[in-house]
Amino acid sequence: MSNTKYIKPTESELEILGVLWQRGLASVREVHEELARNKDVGYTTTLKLMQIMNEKGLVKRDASVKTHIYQAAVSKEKTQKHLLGKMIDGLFGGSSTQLVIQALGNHKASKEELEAIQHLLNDLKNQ
Amino acid sequence: MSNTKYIKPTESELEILGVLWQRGLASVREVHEELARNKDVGYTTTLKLMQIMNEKGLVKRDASVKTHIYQAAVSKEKTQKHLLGKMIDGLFGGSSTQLVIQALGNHKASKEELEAIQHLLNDLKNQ
DNA sequence: TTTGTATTACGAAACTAATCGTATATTAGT
DNA sequence: ACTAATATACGATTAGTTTCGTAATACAAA
Repeated sequence: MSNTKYIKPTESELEILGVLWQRGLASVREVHEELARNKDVGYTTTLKLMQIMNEKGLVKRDASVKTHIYQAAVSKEKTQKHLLGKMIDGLFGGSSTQLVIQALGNHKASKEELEAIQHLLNDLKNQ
Repeated sequence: MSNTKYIKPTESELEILGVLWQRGLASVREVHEELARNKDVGYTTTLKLMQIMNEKGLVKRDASVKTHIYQAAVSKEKTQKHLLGKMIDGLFGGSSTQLVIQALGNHKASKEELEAIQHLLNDLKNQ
């Protein structure tokens, strides 16, 4: 039995996870300064959020040194998959195709990207 | 100038919008009974939510009859587009392609659906 | 008209998320 | 050892969401 029930990160928590996924290891200050580039937020706010995330199990930390070092405890791919699945079920009637059509129709993609998707589609069809 | 700043529906509000998008017009009771099929919730809870949604402008209602008749005031497509865009930017580094790959990789799609997407891709490439 | 039923309106409680101020602790430099 | 700088811990506040009980209202049936 799996002891890991999925915990849905909040919006702010996702921003922090984004930084950790990118950097691997990071202190609160490092994460905070990354966030502060895009929005106005206090240091202790970031700290508190990361502490909460630690309790929830969204991040892990090494507290053996003065400046705790954090890392993500949930994978980017699993999180993407989970939230995407929720959106497909809740907003697109369970049809990933509908979502894909919306995504491709609205957001621009380069020719190379489009071809990469076509290859993926071919693989999926022949299987 | 557009007077319509986007209002992000909450999770519960999205469920209600889903029913309204499907049915077009519906009373609180009709919406509620649809929701109650999938989760345990009281009638006045649904009512209150729909009243709040009315204040926010997410739904409209005809209050000229005893049983108010509601309809969605925001379009399904616009809402999908908005939330999808947010997810692409926040979780997929702005790459719709990454999202598409995840979506197609994890959720099964029929051969017909895959072909429909391929046609869309061809259209996008030749343009 | 009276009674019963369904509906809306209102208010408050419970919960969650996000914020930050202040206190405390740790470390490095003098 | 003292001071300054930096970190963590903690508590409180605010705002928003979800919940539902109760009251008021409208309507229909007896």
